[in-house]
Amino acid sequence: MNFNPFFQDSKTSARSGFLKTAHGRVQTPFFMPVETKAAAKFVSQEELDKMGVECFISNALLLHFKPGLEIVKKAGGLHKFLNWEKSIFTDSGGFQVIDEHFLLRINDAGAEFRDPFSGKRECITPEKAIAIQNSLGADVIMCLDDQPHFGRSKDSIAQAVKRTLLWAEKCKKAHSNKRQQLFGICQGGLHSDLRKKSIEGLLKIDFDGIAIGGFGIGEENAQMMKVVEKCVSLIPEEKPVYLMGIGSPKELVEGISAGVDVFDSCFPTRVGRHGMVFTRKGALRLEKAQFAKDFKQLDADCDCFVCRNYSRAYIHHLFKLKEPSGMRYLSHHNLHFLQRLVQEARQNIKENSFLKFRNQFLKNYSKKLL
RNA sequence: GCUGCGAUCGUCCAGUGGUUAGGACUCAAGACUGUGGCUCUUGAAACCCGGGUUCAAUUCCCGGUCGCGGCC
Repeated sequence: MNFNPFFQDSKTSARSGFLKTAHGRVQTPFFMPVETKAAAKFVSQEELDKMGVECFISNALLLHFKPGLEIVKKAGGLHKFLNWEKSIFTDSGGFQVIDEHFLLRINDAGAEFRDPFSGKRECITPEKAIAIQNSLGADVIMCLDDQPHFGRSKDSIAQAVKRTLLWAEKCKKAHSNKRQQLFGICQGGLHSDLRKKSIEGLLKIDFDGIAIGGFGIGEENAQMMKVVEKCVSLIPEEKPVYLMGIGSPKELVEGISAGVDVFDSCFPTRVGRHGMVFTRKGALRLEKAQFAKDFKQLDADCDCFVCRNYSRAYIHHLFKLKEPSGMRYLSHHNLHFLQRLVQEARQNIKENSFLKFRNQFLKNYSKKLL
């Protein structure tokens, strides 16, 4: 059994256990930092390891473009190439379907992308997406999916659900590296009936885990959570549930409460690079003048090396002068913050006090600035 | 003392005889979610002073003040 959520909170759908991969156990629920191009921007692998990260996600399509499969293979696989002994997920490139910079066109056969480095066109079929990921050697790989833009008509989303299922079947058939787990991806936007159809189709094909895709692209938070709850209720408890692309502090706590086991998002590092810092009382924009003489640490409860060494005023100053170390410090802190948050969530699930923990967190966490 | 050049948002620069005077940076507010890394959106903010020409001057002319340079 690869997944065992042996602690179940009695008052919510939150659960905790582990996901077993070829590179060890990852405690669930967990949040994966994003290493699209085999690097977390401004944060080293060593730092991730030290803050307790047990798994991150990289992007197979981008690595296929550069440095290319040959080089990763020569290095001895993705783990060896970037020097990480714990678990790795790869995404198929499905998310790049909504990026007009990459996507040229899409039909049932696959998605045609432009390689940004060579300028060449390349059609990524479901089979090819799997072959690329089989070759890279991550522990968990993702099906190629068709992600509709936010705000599309229900018909258009239904078509994406259909195509994603068609591709899921092809991915399952093509998957040949049995050391890797393969997750299917559910689409359907905010439509519960489409989500149901999508999940039922995936369950028939039988994947190692089910991902909820298509969120974090503009929909309202409360609506998303409703649909997530609905999705979780349709997935058998022995399947890990992965909410793709989601990663604000509030969404993590709410997602865990809804029964999600796995998250990933570039949100904490991107907003960190733009001067936003997570605290237990809410997110702050550190560039504001009010922080110029604020010599407190970023978050009163945080023990990361940034909080232990540098004040808000100092990092405010770094941002004002556009010193890159400001981006580095906030990227580190925000990732550390989320790791601590999910660690505490796991602990509270084990002690069956998750509901209290969740409510306390949501009460303290306000989007309003301090 | 003489002479040349210049004077426009907080800063650096455009520009114009006719009330939307433009940009960059700064400042202010917001955004960011399966990552193209100093990002994106929005907002605030200025024609040195006095006179003259003109229907109309930030713009042209004269003088003043200030700044920079040259000459004595």
